[in-house]
Amino acid sequence: MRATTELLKTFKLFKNLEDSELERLCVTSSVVRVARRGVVLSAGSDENKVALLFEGRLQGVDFTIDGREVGLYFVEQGDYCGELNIFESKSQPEHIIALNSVVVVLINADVVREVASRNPEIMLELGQKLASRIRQMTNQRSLLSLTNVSQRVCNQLWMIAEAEGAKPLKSKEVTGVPTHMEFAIMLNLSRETVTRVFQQLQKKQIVSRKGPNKLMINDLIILREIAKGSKQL
Amino acid sequence: MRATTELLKTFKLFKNLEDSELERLCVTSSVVRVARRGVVLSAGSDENKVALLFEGRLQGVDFTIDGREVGLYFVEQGDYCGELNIFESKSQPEHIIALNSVVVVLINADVVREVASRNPEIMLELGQKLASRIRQMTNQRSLLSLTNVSQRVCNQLWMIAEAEGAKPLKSKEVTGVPTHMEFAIMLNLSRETVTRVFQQLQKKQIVSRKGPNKLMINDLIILREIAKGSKQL
DNA sequence: TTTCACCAGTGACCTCAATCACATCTGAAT
DNA sequence: ATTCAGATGTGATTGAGGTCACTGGTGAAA
Repeated sequence: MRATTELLKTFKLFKNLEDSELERLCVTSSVVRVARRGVVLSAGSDENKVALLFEGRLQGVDFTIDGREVGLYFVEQGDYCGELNIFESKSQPEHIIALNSVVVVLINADVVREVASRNPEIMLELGQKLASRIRQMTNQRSLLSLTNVSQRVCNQLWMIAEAEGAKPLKSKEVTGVPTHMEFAIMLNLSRETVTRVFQQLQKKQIVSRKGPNKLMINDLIILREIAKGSKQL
Repeated sequence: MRATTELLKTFKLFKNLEDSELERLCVTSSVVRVARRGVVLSAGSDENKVALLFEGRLQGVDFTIDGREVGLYFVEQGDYCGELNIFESKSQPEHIIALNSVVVVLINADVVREVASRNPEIMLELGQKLASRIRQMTNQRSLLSLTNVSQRVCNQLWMIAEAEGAKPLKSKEVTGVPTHMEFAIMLNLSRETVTRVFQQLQKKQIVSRKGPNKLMINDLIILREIAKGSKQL
């Protein structure tokens, strides 16, 4: 199914775009529902699509030479991925996987580039997106050098809570929490290790499970302290 | 000292730029010599400079919360860094350190943005730079998930050799090799572990030291095989 | 020439996370 | 209701790599 101009306007990236340009984007677009664990963009593909996330959460993943899964970043609602294809006509470097049932708008990257070249604000916005992705990856890279494993997990959890708009409150319910395995590949840990950290967090009442993919963070302050390293779990 | 238009033209980024634009860039530029271990761009700084590397090698580094050094990427001759400052007016996220005595041209990022906004090719080139940095970082991230340590080191060594233009030859002399410590922070290893891997590589005649910062790779093919994991060290 | 800082090399020790091999739980599908 | 896949939970084992505490080498500065 094609996207409507209305739908595209819901994305910050295209907010101020003229209708004629939006039309052009719509023509090569498709709205797709992808089930949990489904592939949204496949690495090595030359289709060069940009994926705008309307609903759900995505994860960029790669694989090592020896087939181990590597978690690169998360994509939140309203955000997009596959921007590299706009600037380079190489193949998509990493896989994009749906973490839950998602709705995405796929648009041909070449068309986006075309539109962007006529609209400097879009081009600038895209540049900023790349820049913020680099910041995000740099940040994630630093996480991996933390020797303390709980600290790594808590930082990741904190970042996820933040992405869902954590106010400076004491507690927060987070929906669509990644699985332990998904945490593990983001943090270069084994699944079991992540489980054990969460067990400790639960035992200390810092978090509690609320059904699958739902987590109650009871004490954001302590979580933050452990993440910062000023408190030991 | 200010840069000359001639000097700027030696960089691929500015190759096709008009003299008038080059002039504008020169005005806010400065050519600086930085000694080994010296700071070229400092994290957290709001000066927003772009650094063009005329001679030598740079390394982007960050620090974890607990003060551990993290190696992010290398910058080779003719390349540049600090591009994030062109797109975002946040502070420089990571430190840029000189790995040997280097000569860099520093230019105000705002001026570069200005010039780029008038010259779409430059803007596109900058976008491609960001994109390739993301690829590079993704690649490096995958390295970190390799369980085999020798594999990690050999991949890094291979990449450095490649950056210096490794032909499909059997052997190659690499100058300006990073120290073991510099390898270590790139690969999330301790210095000692890197030393031990290099010891094995030397014992097996795959590489040999040729004075400081100089390394002879005797067998690029085997090095590649170990990197790929098809051969055990 | 001496000093000093930095880099490389090496052995002993020991921690702590990976791995394996399970059990349990849950929701969705049949 | 039963099955099944996927997610989580847990103990035992173990070995790879971090850490520590050195030695030795080398080049630049004093």
